[in-house]
Amino acid sequence: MLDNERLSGQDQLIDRFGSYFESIGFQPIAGRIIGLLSVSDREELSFDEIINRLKISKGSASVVLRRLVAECRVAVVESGRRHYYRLNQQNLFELLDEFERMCDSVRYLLNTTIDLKTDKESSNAKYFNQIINTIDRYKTSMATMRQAVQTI
Amino acid sequence: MLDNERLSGQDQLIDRFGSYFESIGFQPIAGRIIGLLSVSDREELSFDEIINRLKISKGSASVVLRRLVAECRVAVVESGRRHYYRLNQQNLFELLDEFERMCDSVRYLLNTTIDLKTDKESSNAKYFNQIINTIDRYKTSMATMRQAVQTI
DNA sequence: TTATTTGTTCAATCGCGATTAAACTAAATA
DNA sequence: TATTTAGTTTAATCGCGATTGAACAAATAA
Repeated sequence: MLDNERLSGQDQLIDRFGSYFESIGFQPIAGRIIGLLSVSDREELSFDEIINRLKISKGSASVVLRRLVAECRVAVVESGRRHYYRLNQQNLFELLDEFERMCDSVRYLLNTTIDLKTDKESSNAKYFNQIINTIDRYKTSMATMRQAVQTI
Repeated sequence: MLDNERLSGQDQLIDRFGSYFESIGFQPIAGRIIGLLSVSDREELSFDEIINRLKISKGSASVVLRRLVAECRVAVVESGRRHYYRLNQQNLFELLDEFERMCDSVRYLLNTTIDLKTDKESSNAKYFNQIINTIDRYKTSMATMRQAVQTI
């Protein structure tokens, strides 16, 4: 593969990282920064390199990077008067953790809904109970899988 | 439980349904409509009942309901010149389906990223490979669980 | 036919997060 | 000390989706 093919491929990927992270609630620029730190050949990039490659203002880069560092998604290294950034490799199960929290909140919501029903045998009440059962099975299944992965 | 306690409890729940659905990309009003159809005692509500209880304009109700019907989240029954709406009970695995689609897209993104790396042994490349493995195990685990639920 | 009810359409507005530009601070260099 | 470099702060703007209001269409009732 030619080098310029790789570079333009990287640019496309950066945008797709951006779209993905935007879809899960990140600022567009935050997603593209994570994308850049993920795809670039060097894994540690300076503030300047980031704003130049992504064509973003110093202001937004500063704000967004501070937030990404606070959220432990990006690590920063200070060297001289420059800051260098790299992807923070988080817990492998981060994606699943997030999803399980969501399942928990849905489960609680449905449970509370059923509690408030006068007719616990109504069609919706039964449907919600089925969902709750499925969530419980899912969580059992996940606990097993996590153990399996961790004990390898 | 007193009836007015139940009604104000329902109102709170409606807002929490709203927040949840908003967090996964729905319009605020769409989430509250789904909430209302989920918590209300009668499971079939007219256009009028919806806009009155949620205090929203006819315009937004009309647009949002059309969309919810198109997405098969809500079913509509026409009776005389009135429209009645009810929650559409979807596939039990809807939540998981959505999540698995997300896993697939992450997996593809990471795979493509690794393909473009010059150094496949770089720290990030290795990390991405681990995530891909975890996703694969997750999917296997899910397939098993789905079968278990379905054969009951 | 005329009046009323039910819901739709669409232009206008509202609100709000994302982004930038430019002034500013702090640190290093000359 | 003066100057340059690196990054921060913040006021202003931009863009865009959500929501409303009011005119409009369609169907029923009188």
